Amino acid sequence: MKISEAESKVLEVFWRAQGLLSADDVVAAMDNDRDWSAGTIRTFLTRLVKKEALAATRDGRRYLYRPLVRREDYVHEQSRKLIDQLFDGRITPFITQFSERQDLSRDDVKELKRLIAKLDDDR
Amino acid sequence: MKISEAESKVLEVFWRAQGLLSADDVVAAMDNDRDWSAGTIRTFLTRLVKKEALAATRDGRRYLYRPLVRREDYVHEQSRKLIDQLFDGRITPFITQFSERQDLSRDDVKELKRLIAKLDDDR
DNA sequence: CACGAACTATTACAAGTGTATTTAATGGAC
DNA sequence: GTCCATTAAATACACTTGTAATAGTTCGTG
Repeated sequence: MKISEAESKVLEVFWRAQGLLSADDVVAAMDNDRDWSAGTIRTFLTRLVKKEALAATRDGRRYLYRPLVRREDYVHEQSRKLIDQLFDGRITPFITQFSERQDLSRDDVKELKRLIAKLDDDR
Repeated sequence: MKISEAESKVLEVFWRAQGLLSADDVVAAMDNDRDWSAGTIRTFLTRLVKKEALAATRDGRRYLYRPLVRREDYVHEQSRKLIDQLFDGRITPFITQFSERQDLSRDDVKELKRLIAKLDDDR
């Protein structure tokens, strides 16, 4: 089931906060940045449950929610989709593009070098 | 203006085919893979014009369309968005994730190495 | 046990998307 | 000049998304 952008922001709260959260917890956690009303956030919770991205267990008069999708999986799926759709499934052109646009920081390059070196060792 | 996934498939036709295309050309070009009716494709063309992603110039009783957005720009925008939303703006974790999932081919690694080497020279 | 507060569930609604169909316009063939 | 075949424009419609508001339920308190 497809997860919308707003819904994924809600999921992020769960991924950050490891453990069960009540609707109020989520509202509290999102209070700072996002400007959604409590009602809106509850809507997203319900939709995420329907989409089986969250599980809800009753706790007295309220529910406690817990994520059913792992961030790694979600993130990987999104990444794969982008790479497949826009780069014909190849990673390097993705990077090349950033470098061509001078959109790689010095740090990015340093990190990449380190990563590649390590990759080499692993195989 | 946001371009939907289906619309971007139509844009791909233009990016591949360099030059002006009639609605029929687009329909013909999409005939093989996508299973959209000619009507549907025409709808996408109209919407893309409204979104100013395509320009339409009359040619007798029909229109010829030409892209107003460059593939590089679209692709970069999508990529940036993903990197910012899911990887806190950093490229390396994006790659790391693929490597951790054994989702990098031997070729990917080879290409990456070459790229990194070249990057080093450029700066 | 009745009431109010705290939650949940249901409903709303406009904009965008995917997928067309119907209607209107127009240019070429007779 | 009229009619047909093209082509474009307008309209349709259900589903999703963002953004709630309202109605219904349930627990704890007096």
